[in-house]
Amino acid sequence: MKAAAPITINGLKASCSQCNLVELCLPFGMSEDDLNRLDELVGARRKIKRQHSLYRAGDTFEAIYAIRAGSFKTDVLLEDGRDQVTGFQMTGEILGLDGISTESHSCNAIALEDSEVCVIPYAKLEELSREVEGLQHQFHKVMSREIVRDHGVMMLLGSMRAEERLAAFLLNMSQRFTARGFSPAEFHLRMTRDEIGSYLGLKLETVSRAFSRFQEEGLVSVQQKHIRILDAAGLKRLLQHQSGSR
Amino acid sequence: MKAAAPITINGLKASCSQCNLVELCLPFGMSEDDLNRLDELVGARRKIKRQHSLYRAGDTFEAIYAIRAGSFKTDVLLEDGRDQVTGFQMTGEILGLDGISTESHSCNAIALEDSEVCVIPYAKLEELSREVEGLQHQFHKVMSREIVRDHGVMMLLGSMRAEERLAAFLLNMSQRFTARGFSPAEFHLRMTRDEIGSYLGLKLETVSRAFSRFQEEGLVSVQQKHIRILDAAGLKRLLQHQSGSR
DNA sequence: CGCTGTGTTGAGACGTCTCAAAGGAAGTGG
DNA sequence: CCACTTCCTTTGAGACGTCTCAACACAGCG
Repeated sequence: MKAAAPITINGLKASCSQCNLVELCLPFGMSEDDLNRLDELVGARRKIKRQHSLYRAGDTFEAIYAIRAGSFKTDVLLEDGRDQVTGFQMTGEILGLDGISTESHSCNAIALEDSEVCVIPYAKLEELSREVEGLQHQFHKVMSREIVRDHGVMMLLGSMRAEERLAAFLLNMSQRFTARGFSPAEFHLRMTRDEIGSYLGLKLETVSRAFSRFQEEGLVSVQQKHIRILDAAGLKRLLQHQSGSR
Repeated sequence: MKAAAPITINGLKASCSQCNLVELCLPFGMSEDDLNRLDELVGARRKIKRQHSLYRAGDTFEAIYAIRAGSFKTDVLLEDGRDQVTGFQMTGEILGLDGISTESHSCNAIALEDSEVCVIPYAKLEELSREVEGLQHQFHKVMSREIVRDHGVMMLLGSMRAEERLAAFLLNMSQRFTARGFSPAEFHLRMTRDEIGSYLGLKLETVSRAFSRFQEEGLVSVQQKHIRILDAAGLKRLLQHQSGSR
């Protein structure tokens, strides 16, 4: 992990009303009028270089962030040095919600590639969402979605075996790429095997072996970080036939 | 699991301003004035008998619930029949936040003992929190806290071994009992070994063995569901000395 | 071109699961 | 209140999956 965080503030003010990520992002489902008011809210954009952090555990919480370009991981650290990736975030997704509870962040958000986020000052968000019902509602949905997502991960970590976890991960990535207009079957992972492993509660070797196994069985074609899903149905079958485990 | 849900609606209207759980519940930190307005919001109380559900996955989302007495578990079901406990909730804690995102619940909430909740109609909550800044802020904190808590569980499931998980679980329970004015060292678990195991991603036998081991080592005294913590520092040490694992 | 970070593969160790049996607690109905 | 059933818990022995350690291959980058 690299040191602090050389941050570039981009003079450009973000504009939700003109952003092509609306359907994926906080403004989803809001009316035209409401959308225009959102533009008041969103502050400057901020560029984050690969491997640098958007915020770190312990930082004072001041804003949440919408990913405009690129991707991130979030991870938490235990006192003894162990750490775990708690999520991977893609364009349109919101970062920083963990900070609201204690007014300081509880995890690190690190860019997996050169990225750009829209800064949404939290005080302003609360203020505006008292006036704009649609915004309030969407914001609550975003938080709730995060909770539901986390439950899914808990399910995965608590009751699936290695290959099931990886299959679930790949299908999830595929679905999220699809939602962003990319191919459901072919994509480029931005994270390392180690990061995937940390997220899935596995060692990198186990992830690697599972990839190899999927390849042998003709489910996917793997070339480093480039993934092609050859048999999505087969991957789904892996998940449903409860392959034993806990 | 028992059938549907024989629910008793209690005529008593709940009153936050007079409830002794304020410091643990949604109203925490709100002003006297704000608190009085909260009383408009909270609907009737509802009693749920042991083993019966407050809501089930798929139910239309209409309200969130504050636990007034008793305790609950939440669990999610996978298509193949596997299920996993995603959390245990005690008095003052909020249930149902998962429902906001899709307007229908994504997990089951089941009473571990005869319990009572305050029903907080969600539409009203949104409405009132547009007027009462303190309420809005607290509600957001509650949701955020849930996200942070989930990350902790992911950490536990992804990177701890059996005994560490159980130690973390016991310390967490102890801390929550303490916050409710009970002894930090002696308490009664409401859930079975199987439910603990499901929550911790372990089989019930493994949970049982870990309990026995703790007892042998003089860390706790276990008699069925009655737990006495004899060496809290020892349990904490278990967590920090990274005992290997993933 | 060599360096460094990343990914693959193998063999053995270790932790948790599975299956099985039995004891104990709690609840039910006579 | 006791006998009965049922559920819950404990414990053991062996199976199985993932981890650990180690060596090597490969890609990207200066």
